[in-house]
Amino acid sequence: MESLFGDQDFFEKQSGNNFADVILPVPIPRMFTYKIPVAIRSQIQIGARVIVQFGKKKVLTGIIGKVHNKPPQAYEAKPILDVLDIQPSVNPLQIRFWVWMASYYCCHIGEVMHAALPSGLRLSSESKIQLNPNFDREESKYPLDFREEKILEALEKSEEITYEDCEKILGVKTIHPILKSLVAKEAILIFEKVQEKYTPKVETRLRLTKDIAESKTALEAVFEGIAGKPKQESILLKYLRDVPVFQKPQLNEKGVDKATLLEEGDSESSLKTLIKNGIFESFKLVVNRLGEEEPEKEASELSSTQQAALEEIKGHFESKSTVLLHGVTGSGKTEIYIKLIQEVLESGSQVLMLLPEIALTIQIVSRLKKVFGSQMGIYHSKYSDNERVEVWNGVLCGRFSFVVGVRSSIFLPFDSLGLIIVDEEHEPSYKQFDPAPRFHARDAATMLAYFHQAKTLLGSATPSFESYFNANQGKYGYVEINHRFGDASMPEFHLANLSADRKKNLLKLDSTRLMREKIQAALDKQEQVLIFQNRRGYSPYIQCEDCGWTGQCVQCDVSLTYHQFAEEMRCHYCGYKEKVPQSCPACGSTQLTTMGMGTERIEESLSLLFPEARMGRMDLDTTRNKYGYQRILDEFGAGQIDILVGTQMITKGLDFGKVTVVGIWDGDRILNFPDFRAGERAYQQITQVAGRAGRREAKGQVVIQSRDPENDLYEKVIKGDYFEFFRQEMIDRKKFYYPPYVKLVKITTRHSDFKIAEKAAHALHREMANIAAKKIVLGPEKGIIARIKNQYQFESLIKLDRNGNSQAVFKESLAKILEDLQSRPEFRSVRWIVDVDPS
DNA sequence: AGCACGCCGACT
DNA sequence: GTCGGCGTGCTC
Repeated sequence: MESLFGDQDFFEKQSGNNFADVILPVPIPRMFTYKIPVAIRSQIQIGARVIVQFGKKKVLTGIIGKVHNKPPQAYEAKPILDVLDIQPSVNPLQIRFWVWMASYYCCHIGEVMHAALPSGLRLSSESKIQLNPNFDREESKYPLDFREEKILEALEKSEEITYEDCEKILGVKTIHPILKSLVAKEAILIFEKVQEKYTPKVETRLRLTKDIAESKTALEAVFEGIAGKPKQESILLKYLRDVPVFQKPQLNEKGVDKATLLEEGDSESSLKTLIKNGIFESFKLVVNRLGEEEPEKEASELSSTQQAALEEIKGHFESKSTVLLHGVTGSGKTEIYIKLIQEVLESGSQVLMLLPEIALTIQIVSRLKKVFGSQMGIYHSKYSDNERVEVWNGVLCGRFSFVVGVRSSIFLPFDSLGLIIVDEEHEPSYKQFDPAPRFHARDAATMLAYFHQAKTLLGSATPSFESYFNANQGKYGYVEINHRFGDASMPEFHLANLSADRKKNLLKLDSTRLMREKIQAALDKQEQVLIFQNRRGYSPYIQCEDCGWTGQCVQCDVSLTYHQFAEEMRCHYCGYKEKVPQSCPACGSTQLTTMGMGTERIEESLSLLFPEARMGRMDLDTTRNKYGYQRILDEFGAGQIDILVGTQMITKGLDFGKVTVVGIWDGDRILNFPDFRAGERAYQQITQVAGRAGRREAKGQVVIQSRDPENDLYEKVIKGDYFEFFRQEMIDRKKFYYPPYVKLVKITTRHSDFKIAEKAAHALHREMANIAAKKIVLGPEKGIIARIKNQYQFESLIKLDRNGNSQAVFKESLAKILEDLQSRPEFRSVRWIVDVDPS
């Protein structure tokens, strides 16, 4: 693989170079060398988008990664067909970042490009069909069959048609042979048409014609002219209400969007008449999809605690590039961020702020928008491709100097970052696990900051062990705030004993007496309740009471999850679904019951226990569409929901003073997860959920239901002594070689044949054991799920020394090993998936 | 990843 | 006989 990293001539503008190494969005571990035609040599720059032919017919958009003068030995390089950018879409810093990411996360640079570049910036190529100009129907020596005739007829009508058109014309799916035969008969030509995918948004706008807008008498005359035509009159009046043409003539210049002007009841024909009579004129305007908003510039004052924390952070930045801000929920971290962002922006640098996906739709964004207005870009995962391109270009041209976004916003084309903030840095959703690159946005962000010589601020109420460890080691600066803002008090914890209540027969629909009492008390005072249930490994399923049958996925070794609202059983791994059967497929019994306790079941139980309460539910099912999440939040905020049941999502961004009780339905479920991070996650989750209780005047109550209330993790959470918890957990982490003491690399071996998968996994194990380094190789073991999508899988775990250099050496050897194994005929169709720092 | 080429089953 | 299934090999 051609290495760009550390290559000295990399940034230099090259003049006499004949070849370019192009990054293409394909999962092949190398760049591709193309010839630079003399005609476009002056336009070739690192990071520019180019069009190249790849394979026999494919035309792809690539990025220039490197230019040089070494002709490839083994093949003839194809020419670059075109350069798309005058100013490169990608800057050299980004390419360094891509190269780093590919090597650190053991993936191909093309995969990084695929993740980084919005697909709207890639051109799409579509095969088009055209009549061959040299073809003469009469003189053709070859007879045409009726299908071929039909295609030619269509081509005589319109100049070019697509494959899809052909399929429609003939009503057949397989048109390729027909077209092939037509090409052979020299009747048609097939060519690739390349099109830019991004289309700017164009609005049709209307304004008064100049003569009328500039003269009151002209306008009066118009009114007289349309007297007795109420529809035209109403449109004109509405326009004048929105646009004071005489006070602010420049507003008439901009006009009004047609859709806004024509509301319900207004007829388009009246408007047409107005245009025809020269009163209105219509014109097209390119607008941006993201909307404009001017900042309100509220001057927010920091409390003395916040001010002190800010000074401390800045102090650490003098000597350290990364600072961990450990501030309890409600300590006002956002205000500190805002001050810091303002300062960096004023110094002329750019700022990136990362948020976990589910936190992005909420208050914090509108809060920031109010302060930063149109210089702030938002990069959301639910954005359409056109919207992504607009944010990308906004950063590129300097319109956005500050971006708030999800993990993929680390790929935006910043050229002078001064600060990256990673809020809720402990959130596991910062790690991407499928597809490659399987990067962690927090870790990648610190690397990105390093390339920019920028600072990184990690914020959390419950830091990840990795970050906390780094802070303890003095690698990161550490700033702690342990007061809630405005003296809101910390919540009061209660442990409700499930086993004891069951013995005493106090358990009703899986709720303890204490839980019911606390909920009832809140309802009596018209306060709100949040109930949390962990989703991971805790989904409801259908079981036969007579024979114990459960629905299994046909492609994966897992039980199907029951989804009540659709009466379906679904596989969470491959998406397979089937209707719930009427009777047991194994024994015919009709006694099928729901097992497990999903949010749906809890909601149902609670509405039986508290029939007068208004219930709401927030989970994947209810928030699947773009606005579902916001709608539930709005309803809850407006007090239209008394009890909200939900998964992880409810721990984010709910800041409503009326929540006084938070219930954790099954605390044990959070604790007993078979993972070395279980304790850490449990502490984080419980603390985060509890933080939603009583954020204003009333003291919050947190009820945790558990079969094992004696477990000392609860005690630690309740005490809130993070350091002590950390210290004890770390003893085990050290003893059993787990992060942050070591680095983990997980390799999954997959094949549809169990035997081959097993053999391949063992072969890999042997090879890895052979390479000398300070490391431990575990496995291979059958995956926790032995089969996914009909692929059997084995997992190996490698524990590496924290030392960065030996890691890099290992990863390089690993790449060689995998390439070698892959080339053996027996393992040709085996898939290997490398996950660095798995979550 | 696509996409072509190539060699075996079920249909007009 | 053909259509069309997906194994496997290649992409500068």
